[in-house]
Amino acid sequence: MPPGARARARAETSRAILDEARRQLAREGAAALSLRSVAREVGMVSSAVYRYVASRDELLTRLIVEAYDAIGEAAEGARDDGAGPRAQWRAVWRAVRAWAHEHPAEYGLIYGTPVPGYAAPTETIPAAGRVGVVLAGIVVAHGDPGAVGGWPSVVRDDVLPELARPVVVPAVVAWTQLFGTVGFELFGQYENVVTDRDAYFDAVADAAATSVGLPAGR
Amino acid sequence: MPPGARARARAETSRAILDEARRQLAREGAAALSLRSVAREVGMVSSAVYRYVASRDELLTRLIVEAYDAIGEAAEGARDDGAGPRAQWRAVWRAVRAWAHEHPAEYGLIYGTPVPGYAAPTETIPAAGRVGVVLAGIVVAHGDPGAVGGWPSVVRDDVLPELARPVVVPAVVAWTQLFGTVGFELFGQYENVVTDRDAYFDAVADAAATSVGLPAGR
DNA sequence: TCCTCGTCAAGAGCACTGCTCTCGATCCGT
DNA sequence: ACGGATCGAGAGCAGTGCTCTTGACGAGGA
Repeated sequence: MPPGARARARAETSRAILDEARRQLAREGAAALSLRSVAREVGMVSSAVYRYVASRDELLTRLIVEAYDAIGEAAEGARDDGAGPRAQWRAVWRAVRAWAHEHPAEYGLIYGTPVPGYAAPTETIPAAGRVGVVLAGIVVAHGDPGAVGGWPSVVRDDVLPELARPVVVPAVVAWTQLFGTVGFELFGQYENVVTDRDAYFDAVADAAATSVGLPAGR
Repeated sequence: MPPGARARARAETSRAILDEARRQLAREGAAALSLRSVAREVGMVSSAVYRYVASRDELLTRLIVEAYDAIGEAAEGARDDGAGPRAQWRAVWRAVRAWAHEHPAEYGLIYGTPVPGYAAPTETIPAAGRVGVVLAGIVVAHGDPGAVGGWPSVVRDDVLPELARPVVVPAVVAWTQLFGTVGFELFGQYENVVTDRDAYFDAVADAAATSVGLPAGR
């Protein structure tokens, strides 16, 4: 009998709890996520799940980390090195938007209102930057640093060090614009305002591509 | 004795409830806002406040409306018709940012994650647009419609009808950018990324001003 | 082989929440 | 002066997060 039998069982119920929690998050939203109800659904009593998660907050934190990873993975997978710079850029933007539409509650969890008194745990920090890194990768490969406007130097030197310094500020602006646009659409601010949201989004992506110095064309 | 004595008393406790609710919202966040605890603080029993608000959701809705009004008012008050176009633009952007920093929880309430199953009540819709209207007012007064890039026509015709059609899409983009940037800063995404947030914000505002066709200079 | 130790699920319980219902008291217009 | 509407209080229900204790089970050491 493998010595890790008990450890594997533990990992399995741990997964079951996380999965059920994510299901409830998607179905009812973060506010309605109840530890007791995931316990019920998973076939345990509520006190038993406390052997696996320390608190409701910790459960949410795990979901946050998983969400950051998932959206980062979606972005990384969407980039196709064989395509033209702007096609790559657009593909990544679209992938982020598509992921957000498929997982609105998770998206809200990571890019929505943070809970006060809830310091973002350190384990979320690296995961949060993955989409930005993908975007930066396209810029360093195909961007023309001479083609960007003049921006003040207001970004830390150790952020995206692979990027030429004049490009890093517009890159941060573009990164902000991506999530700002997705969030506004997802949270309903474009209701009764923007008609063709696909075309609108692509147009914003294209303008952002120009602002970071990607060449015109494909 | 004025005939409206009882009505005035009602209005007063109504105000007291709202005020206490806003205090708790600011202090503990929306998730921790409890009807029972505002009742306690206001000196009533919980069932009594149900004579004034139908539910916790309705309490939140009233706070949302008040927040939209407050941020709209801040934006309107910041515009100084005597100043130059870009100075007006910058002043409005800064006022929105300042209001958000002073009222982070309220900002999160209106521009953060919406509660699922919670349809934005109709009374919030007009209030939500006020900042956009202020921005549009500056553009119609001083913008050069010929100075904006080519954008697809993807915005409803009855939105910001005072704006020349080619300008309306970049105006929506700028509006998105304002709240996207404020939100990213407020929700901590710029932590360890942007150093001088004031300068960064002003630079974004200026770039947005250019994109909607405001003339260079003051 | 037996026996102990650590792990786990279960149950009871506490303090809290939103919300409903009923019951007196009070106020207002007729 | 009275009758109806209005209002506050209290009890109560179902649900929550979280803690503590109790009992069962399996794995490793004597």
